[in-house]
Amino acid sequence: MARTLYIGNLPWSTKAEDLEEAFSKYGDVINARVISDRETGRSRGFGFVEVNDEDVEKFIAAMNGTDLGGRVISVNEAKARE
DNA sequence: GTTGAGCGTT
Repeated sequence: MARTLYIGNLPWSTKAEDLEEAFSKYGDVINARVISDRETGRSRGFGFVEVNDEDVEKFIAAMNGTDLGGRVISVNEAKARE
């Protein structure tokens, strides 16, 4: 029912709510998360956005290579973490 | 007060 998108090349200042806001313009965002370093708490510059299965390709086409927070981001389907 | 390829926590 839901797939996870990998968002790379994010600015250090990007937060989870920034991802959610940006992706919400093109569809429903189930969950958004930015990965930060556990030791330092600083952003690692990439994150994950959980969206509906039917919207995955639409999100990639709409958001991949676009500008977010001053950087051109890369959007791909994330690997399964299991 | 930094950095820049890569795939994350409950």
